[in-house]
Amino acid sequence: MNATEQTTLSRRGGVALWRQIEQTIEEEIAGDRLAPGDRLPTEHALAERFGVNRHTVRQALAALEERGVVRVEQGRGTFVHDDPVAYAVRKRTRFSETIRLQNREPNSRLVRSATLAAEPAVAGPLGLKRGESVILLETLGEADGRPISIASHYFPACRVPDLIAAYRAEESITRALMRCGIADYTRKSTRVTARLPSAEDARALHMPRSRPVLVAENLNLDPEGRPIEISISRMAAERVQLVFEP
Amino acid sequence: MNATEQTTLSRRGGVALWRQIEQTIEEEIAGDRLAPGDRLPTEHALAERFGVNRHTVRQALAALEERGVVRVEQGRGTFVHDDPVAYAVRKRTRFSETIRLQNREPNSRLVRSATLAAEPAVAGPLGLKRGESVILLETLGEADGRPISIASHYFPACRVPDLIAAYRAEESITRALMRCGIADYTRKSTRVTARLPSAEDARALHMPRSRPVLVAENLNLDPEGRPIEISISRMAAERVQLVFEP
DNA sequence: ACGTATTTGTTCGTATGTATC
DNA sequence: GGATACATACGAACAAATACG
Repeated sequence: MNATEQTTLSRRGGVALWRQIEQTIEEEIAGDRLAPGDRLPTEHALAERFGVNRHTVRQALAALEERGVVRVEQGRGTFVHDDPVAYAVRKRTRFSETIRLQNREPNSRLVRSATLAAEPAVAGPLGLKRGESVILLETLGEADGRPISIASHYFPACRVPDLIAAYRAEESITRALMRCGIADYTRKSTRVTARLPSAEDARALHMPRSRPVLVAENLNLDPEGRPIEISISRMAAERVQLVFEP
Repeated sequence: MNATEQTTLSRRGGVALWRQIEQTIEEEIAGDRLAPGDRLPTEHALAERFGVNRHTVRQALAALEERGVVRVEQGRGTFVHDDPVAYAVRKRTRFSETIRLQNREPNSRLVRSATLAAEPAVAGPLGLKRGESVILLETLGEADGRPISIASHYFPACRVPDLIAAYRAEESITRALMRCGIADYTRKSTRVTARLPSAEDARALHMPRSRPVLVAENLNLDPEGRPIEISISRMAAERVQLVFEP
């Protein structure tokens, strides 16, 4: 099978041309002739190969996209959909552990750190007054080298004043908190929504601005039950599935 | 304060005009002069009111949209963002109860029902072989008259053969299942992702196709622990926040 | 920073086959 | 058979996003 070769379709079998094209491409994906992430030939090339109009190819691609088999990006091309990372959210959720459970190689790096005055949305859940100091750690998480999530982690500065230095030494939030005297932390609640990404998030996540991000707002408590962290993660929705099991 | 009146801005305060406009509009929202769902004046009217170019107004609106304060809809106008419905997902999740907890009036109606051959994505979790019969109930859920979610509920036909008739009599999935001998059901797991909506979903949810839907795939078990339902809900992400508390 | 080529997205219009009443 | 509605297929032109030198 060659991309330039013609592939003949039955015009009288009672099956629409676009259905036949849809099935042919799907079989090529199932048969590993097209791997996850691969770019399909252009619509023009496919139209030529199947001997049909570009519209007909587009209808087949739209059907495949609707079912989540491929993803179409304006100006770039059509790509075989990657398997999403199943991100399990439990009482104790740690990024690297979760990714490793999926047989993927986790990686996480700090992209920003600062000490700020708490905005109401952050101060409230953390039990602080508006304007009290919070420490922000912004991390980019990757799985197998592909960016998965950008997370802004906020901590009450009074509880962990030296957190930024600790993070630089430990390269891990869990271990940095330990160094600051917080032995453990657990998830109190998670709020999930979705929106289109900001320009920076889209760039960092290596995704177009036209596709949604999942936003998970997470409140974590220390062993005594006091709020210790609020994290707001933005994840490329196409690459992630959040899994909740009670 | 009147919409036609001029509002003067400081051109030498070291704060960009668009920032001042952004703040003025935000204060009007905070001060209840603009309520959730209200339409703002047109960009032209705002430009006149503030005595600036329309581009300057647009920059302010873009900043407000970025932060989720307003939403801009091409061809319709700019609207104050409504408060999202916090949809709590627990072990026993029932649509109307959950909405009522938010002091909103729930409403749900059947938009489609059918008996189908199970696709792999549905058959697997339900423990059926591919091609076995499943019953589909598709419901549109509203809160205070605003469409919130479209949900496709799949049931093994062998377990509840008369479910469609039961639903028509009861107008509720919980009660229809009861009538079919399933006294209760609980959530095993929920998988959450997001994408852009299909044309039909966008129409039913009364939203543009360019804005994301949250997709929650839910597996429910009967009291004996056997899979009884898989539901795939699509929710207008702007109007819903999923809340998970362990 | 800018223009150009590539690729997908949208909207016209037209023609044809198929199912239904 | 005739009328009608709907999905299918093709063609052309232009818009919009992207990649690249």
